[in-house]
Amino acid sequence: MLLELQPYSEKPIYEQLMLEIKRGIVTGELVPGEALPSVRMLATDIGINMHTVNKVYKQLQQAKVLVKKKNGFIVNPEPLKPTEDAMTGISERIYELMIEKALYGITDDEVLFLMKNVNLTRKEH
Amino acid sequence: MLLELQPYSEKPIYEQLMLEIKRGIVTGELVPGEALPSVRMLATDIGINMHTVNKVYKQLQQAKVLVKKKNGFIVNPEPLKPTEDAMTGISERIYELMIEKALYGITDDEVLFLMKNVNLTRKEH
Amino acid sequence: MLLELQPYSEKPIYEQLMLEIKRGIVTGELVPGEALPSVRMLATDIGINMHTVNKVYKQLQQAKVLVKKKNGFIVNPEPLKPTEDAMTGISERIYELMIEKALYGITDDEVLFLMKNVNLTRKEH
Amino acid sequence: MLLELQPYSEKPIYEQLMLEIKRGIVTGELVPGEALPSVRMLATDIGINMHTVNKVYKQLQQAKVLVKKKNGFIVNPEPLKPTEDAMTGISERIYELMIEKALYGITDDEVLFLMKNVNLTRKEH
DNA sequence: GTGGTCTAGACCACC
DNA sequence: GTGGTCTAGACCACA
Repeated sequence: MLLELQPYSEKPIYEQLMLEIKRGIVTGELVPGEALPSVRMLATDIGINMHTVNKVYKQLQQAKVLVKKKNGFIVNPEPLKPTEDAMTGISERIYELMIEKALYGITDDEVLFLMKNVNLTRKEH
Repeated sequence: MLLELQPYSEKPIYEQLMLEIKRGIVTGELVPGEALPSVRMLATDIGINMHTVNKVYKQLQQAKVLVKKKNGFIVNPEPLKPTEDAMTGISERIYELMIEKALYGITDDEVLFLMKNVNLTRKEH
Repeated sequence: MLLELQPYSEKPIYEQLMLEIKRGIVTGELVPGEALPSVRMLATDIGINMHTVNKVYKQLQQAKVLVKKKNGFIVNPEPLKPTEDAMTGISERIYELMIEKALYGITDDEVLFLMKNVNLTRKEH
Repeated sequence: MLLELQPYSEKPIYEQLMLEIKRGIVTGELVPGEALPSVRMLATDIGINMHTVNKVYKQLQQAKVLVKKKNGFIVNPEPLKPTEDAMTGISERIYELMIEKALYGITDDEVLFLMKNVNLTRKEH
């Protein structure tokens, strides 16, 4: 999986990386059971600190997105069930989205259009 | 308008307050043209610092949600049009939402259900 | 001279009033030597505080725009020569204008166009 | 970039600083993409409080003059387009300038002369 | 009374 | 090291 971070963006690197890995899984660039690069490898590969990669892997393990094996992390081979934390996060996003939508008078159709047209292969986010 | 903040949340107080005011406008608890409580009043009312409230009012003024008059702030009497910045933020939210949705195998219908059933009077967010 | 202030605008009333009087002189609504309404009259007329009117008259007297007579203020019957203060203020405005112009890449022609098309009879300012 | 503020001016420090930074960009003392001094560094350097510098950087970021990266602020590498707010401000300045000009009988040529001869390296403003 | 500005000092997140 | 947030308290302009 190729991933590109924007090192000078305003978004924290660890958030970018976490989102990128999730994106990779969703698009199939990372398949269930597939091994992730080692912390050290990935860190040097994309030129960030080991601690940052470590933090991301740990958090994704905590979210059951990754599973820790003896020799590193793999993508969880089991299909993910929405955890309570995940649902809370999603509800939170939707809650705020609905407020912004209503505040600016954006229509349902416009939101649906945006949802249907999300481009997961492009990374300008 | 009654509002409650969660002082120990990881979300900054000022963001919570900003969202609460937007929520108030969307639900009609705050009507266009209505005066907001003074910076200092609201601050002591909800037990936070004046500067924090000030920051919120200023940012909402910048976003054209509030309008500053000589004697305080009022809700913008004009309906809001989505600014470019607002749309960027909304697209960003949708992008991340779609990734989480796909990652946890949540269906379109479930998302739509959550969107239709957002409870704007509930404040647990 | 008819003058309208925007009592709830963000611009201080005394500045609005001062500018309005200057505008009246420039457009000829107020002619040199003409008596201005008494402080008390003007204040009740436009519904503002006497102190505010007083402050404006005093400052305009200081700037030699108005002249104090026994029975009140009149528009200076002598044509105004640019005072040092006036020139300083004007230079200051031009200085800032030129910076904004250069910063946003606005052309000379656009600025000249705006200057030629200032509408002094309209008061939306 | 050297800059001097006038602590006893009636113009707020943060406005002076904001103008100075814009001036720096316009004159080329600050080039697109260049990093600005850190908030705290600049503050101690010019003897003002950190929060005042912070406010300036934030407002300039909002105006797209500066861009925030993870490790600080840089001058926006992209050329600026005049925003609606910027144009409103410029029109306002021109409106008042035209009134002062007419009031003091200053000629078009004199104004043009002043505009052509603004000294952006001089800081007595 | 209102908001605006400025200072001082604290703690936190990110890298 | 960087900026972000929050608090506390002061003084000022405007009406």
